[in-house]
Amino acid sequence: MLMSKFTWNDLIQLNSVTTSYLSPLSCMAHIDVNAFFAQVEQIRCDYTRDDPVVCVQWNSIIAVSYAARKYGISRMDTIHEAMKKCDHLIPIHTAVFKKGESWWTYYDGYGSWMKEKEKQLPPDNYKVSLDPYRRESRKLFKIFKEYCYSVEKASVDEVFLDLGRLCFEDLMFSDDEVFQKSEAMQAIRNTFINGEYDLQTALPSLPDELKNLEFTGMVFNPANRPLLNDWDDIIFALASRETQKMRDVIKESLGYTTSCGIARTKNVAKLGSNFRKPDAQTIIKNNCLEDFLDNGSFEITSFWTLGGKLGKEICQVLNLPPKDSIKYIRNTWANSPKELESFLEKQLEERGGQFNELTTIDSTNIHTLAKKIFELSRGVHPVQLNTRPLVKSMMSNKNMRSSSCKSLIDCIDWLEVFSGELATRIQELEQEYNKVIIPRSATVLMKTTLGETYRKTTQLHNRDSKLACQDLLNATSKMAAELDKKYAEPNSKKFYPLTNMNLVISNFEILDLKKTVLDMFGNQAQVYEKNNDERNKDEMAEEEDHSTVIAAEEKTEELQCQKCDLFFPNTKEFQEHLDFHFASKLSDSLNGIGNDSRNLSVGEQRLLFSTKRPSSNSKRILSNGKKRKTAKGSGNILSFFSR
DNA sequence: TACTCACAG
DNA sequence: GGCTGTGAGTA
Repeated sequence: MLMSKFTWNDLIQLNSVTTSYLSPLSCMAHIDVNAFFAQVEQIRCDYTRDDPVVCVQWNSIIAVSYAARKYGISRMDTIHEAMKKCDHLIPIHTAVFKKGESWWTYYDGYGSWMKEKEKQLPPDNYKVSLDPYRRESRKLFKIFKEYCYSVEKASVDEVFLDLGRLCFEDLMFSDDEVFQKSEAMQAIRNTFINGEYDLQTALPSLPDELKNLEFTGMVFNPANRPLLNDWDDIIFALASRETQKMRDVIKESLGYTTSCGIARTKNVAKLGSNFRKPDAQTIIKNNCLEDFLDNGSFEITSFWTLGGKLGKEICQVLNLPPKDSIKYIRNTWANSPKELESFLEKQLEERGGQFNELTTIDSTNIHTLAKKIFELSRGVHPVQLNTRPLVKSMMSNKNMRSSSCKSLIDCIDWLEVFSGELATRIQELEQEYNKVIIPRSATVLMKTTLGETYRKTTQLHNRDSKLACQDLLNATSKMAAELDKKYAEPNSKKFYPLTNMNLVISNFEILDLKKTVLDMFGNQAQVYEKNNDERNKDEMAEEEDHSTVIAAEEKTEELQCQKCDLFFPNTKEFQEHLDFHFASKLSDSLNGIGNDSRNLSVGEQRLLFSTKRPSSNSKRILSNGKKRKTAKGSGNILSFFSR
């Protein structure tokens, strides 16, 4: 009997938030918003996608809408060049702070392209604000979080999604007809639910009925390879539907078009999202991986983190050809990363322990590097999603024109802007995540015309544990005055005018705004709780949500595990219990992966198998529940409390 | 901790 | 090219 390439373990590992990226069935997506800043302005100002909008900062264009690209306009053009290419161009300037003011505004109708002198926005007296884009970014991120268990915010306009768990659930629980009608699929589902699988055993081969499943978006397949051949293809097809759903919601609710790439790894997914734009998604199946990497538009330096000096150095050291470097790597070191590593070692030896110009590659990192290059060239370099902490530092910066900053008074005017910007950014973060965020240090930096930099750091002590713009201004003005006194007064000619000035706040203390049940009814004061570990904020918010959700949900559901006849009061605990079965299975028969979860505390198990359930899918598992009573409308309360 | 460099969008 | 951000390495 024909079997799949994949084992039960590969499949079930998809469901683990912490190790899904290591499964050969893993499935990642990268989504980025096309010409983000331009789209934000297009939507804000009520233009359509066909209007040639560009987003402008001083004289340069920082984002070109796809409508404007049709005229051959690129980011390199100045605004005046662009207007020559398209006479009905719609330039929109970013929001700005005015020197001496602590808030930003849009000055629509103002900009360097305006003839009237009073409608200019001279960089001397204004500072660009990117706040509007951060706000929109947060809205986007929120939507992704609603639909997907595991989301990494890669930048203001892009995210990575680990779709493993979502696809796993689709496979096991979705009502899709293709699955419902397939007896073979039902058998697999039952095997799973009843825990009658052996992790080391190969999955059955793909039932013929499933070969009707359709992808959404473009499958990269110039070589016409079989579309649905094994379970990885099924996972990718499901993934393509999931990302399409999210992208549709974003397009309909916020108005943004996005591009998406789906592949086994983050690295390839990212190349994929960039492959077809705008408003498109590209699926790079495992059996088309090398076709994709070799299609002519990529080199080894196309991969993330290899775009700079490190990539150049790798090209030199490995003697890579200028074209088809990825294929060359695959063919030259065909069998193992070890071969590549020995080659690097030899090269290193020949050059006396150090490569030419840079010192980035040395004996301490060639092992890791060799493995990485080997895997990247095959499109299988596994990288986990990175859940970033809420904030590490925050900077407000201004490059000065000659006349912008000639005295201490000017410095303080700019500090007003910086303080205002940072204070509102902190405030917005606080509101969004229900936290109190207190920066404990602030650094003021000044750069003189001669290129010297002077800085001063101070500890912040806020009496009411809230960062007010005024507090920050007070603290930083003091520092500015000290710097002025120390460096400007003795030899004033060399100090002013400044060429750059910035303010950085860091060392954040993050307090939870713990809501008790009572306080939800408005009867009890809010309580701050100190959070002194490194857990990131998403995780925290999640836990909070759960506690309220469970409380309301508890009486409404009853689920039974077929395996041990236990009943469970809610979906969360039921899922947790199923997770427990996986964990046991894992530890029984696996060497290396996973701990013995039976000995783990609930909290530790949760780390292994997150039980977070995106709201849009929250009832899905019930569609397959064996025993369940009808929910008795606690929905209103629920939706009121959760966020 | 403070500072610089590399890399990215 | 201007601007904002993170992570690695170094002292």
